[in-house]
Amino acid sequence: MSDLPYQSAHDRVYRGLRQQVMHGELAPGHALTLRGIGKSFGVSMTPAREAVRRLTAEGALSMSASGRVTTPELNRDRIEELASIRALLEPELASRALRRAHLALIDRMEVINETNARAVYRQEPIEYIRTNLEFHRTLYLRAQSPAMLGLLETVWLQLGPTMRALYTRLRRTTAPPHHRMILEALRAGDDAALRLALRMDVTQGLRHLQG
Amino acid sequence: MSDLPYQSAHDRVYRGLRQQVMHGELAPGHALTLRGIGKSFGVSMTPAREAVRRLTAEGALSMSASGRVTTPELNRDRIEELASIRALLEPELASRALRRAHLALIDRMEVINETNARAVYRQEPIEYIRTNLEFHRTLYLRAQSPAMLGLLETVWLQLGPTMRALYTRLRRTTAPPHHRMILEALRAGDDAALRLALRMDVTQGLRHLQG
DNA sequence: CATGCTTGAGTGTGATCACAAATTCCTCAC
DNA sequence: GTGAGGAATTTGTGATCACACTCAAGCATG
Repeated sequence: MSDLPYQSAHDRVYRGLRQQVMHGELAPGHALTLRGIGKSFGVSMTPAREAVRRLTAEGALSMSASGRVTTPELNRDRIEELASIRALLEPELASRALRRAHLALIDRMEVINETNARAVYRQEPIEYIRTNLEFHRTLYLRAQSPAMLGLLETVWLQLGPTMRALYTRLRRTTAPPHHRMILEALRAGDDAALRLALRMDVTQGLRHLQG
Repeated sequence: MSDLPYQSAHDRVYRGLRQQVMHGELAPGHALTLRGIGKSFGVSMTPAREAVRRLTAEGALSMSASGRVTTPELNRDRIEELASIRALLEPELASRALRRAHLALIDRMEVINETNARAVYRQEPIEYIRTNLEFHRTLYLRAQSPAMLGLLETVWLQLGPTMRALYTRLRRTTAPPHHRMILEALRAGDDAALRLALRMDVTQGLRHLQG
């Protein structure tokens, strides 16, 4: 008997799709079908439909009036709104994590940040997005605020395909400059500096997008 | 042919359940069954299941390991966290709505507030919750920030059953005191006062809960 | 050559069913 | 009266199916 946590078919499909969307593996506007999803996960339409409904509710996918499922194509206003939500939630989460952030955590974030920098150098957008989110999530998990982190993750989900499009478009060659600021503020225990660093980190990536 | 907006079976069930939860029509811990939901909405299990999955993802319902569906029973920590999320989002939404809040809007809010006060006087918790949320939503709709309002509504959803329990328990007899402050700040165009009024309004209801 | 229509494949929706797991309820022993 | 054990009912899960609708290609018509 296996000790692996059992997960239902619906859950496997949900998690799989969710990761693909959040990590930017799917371009904006990418079309999906229930039968196709079912086939690729080895399940019938029923669990595929449930996973899609759930992801649609979270804004990770969008449905046309006829029920066709695609990855969302966000307009400029929506992107800016989502960015400002990040700018609201992430400094708060970081601040809550600050008092609990001991050295081992900061070291782990440092390692993740190096992997992230490597992904930038190698021009691997998916890996870049993945490690960038992991850098942030590692910190926020310490905030002990599951509801707030949950909300933030749905924001990340909605931005997934757009981030992929942005990062493949502008082919950046330098690592996120504010990660160092975040790490230093954490080491110094400086709440104000930490909040500022996060607001800047969150805002800067989306600053040079054209309408 | 009818011009009424067609809504799928899944959508009718989702909206119906969502309203019941958000307005506090269901006590915390209330159990639901897919077949029961289906019967009460006149549909089969399939759309009922999709609606439940979606509401579960939004935190409006919780599922046991065996798949049993109940209304969530929040502990004190979770309630406080959700309240602090409200305290973060609602002043921001109000502030964004401020510049667009013309007199007709404030008058509408005034009317809603009177209905709300009547519900307090008559000791009708569901009607109280409903009109209270309507008061806030009427304002926030003017913020033109659909994503942020969407996040906030999932927070309201999660708090629905708890609010019902709180308001039936403490049988309040006075209308929410800060609604007047909100209206006055709107009339004065005073951003700082508006933000403060909202933070207080959001926090006060949940202040005297015992662990 | 352009335009409108038809046809066909493809797609989402909702109902139903078989099955396994869980829960409930009753019975019986102590 | 009380608790344990087992049977019967209830419940969620996932597969399958019929159906209606959508969309695009191809044809015929102007």
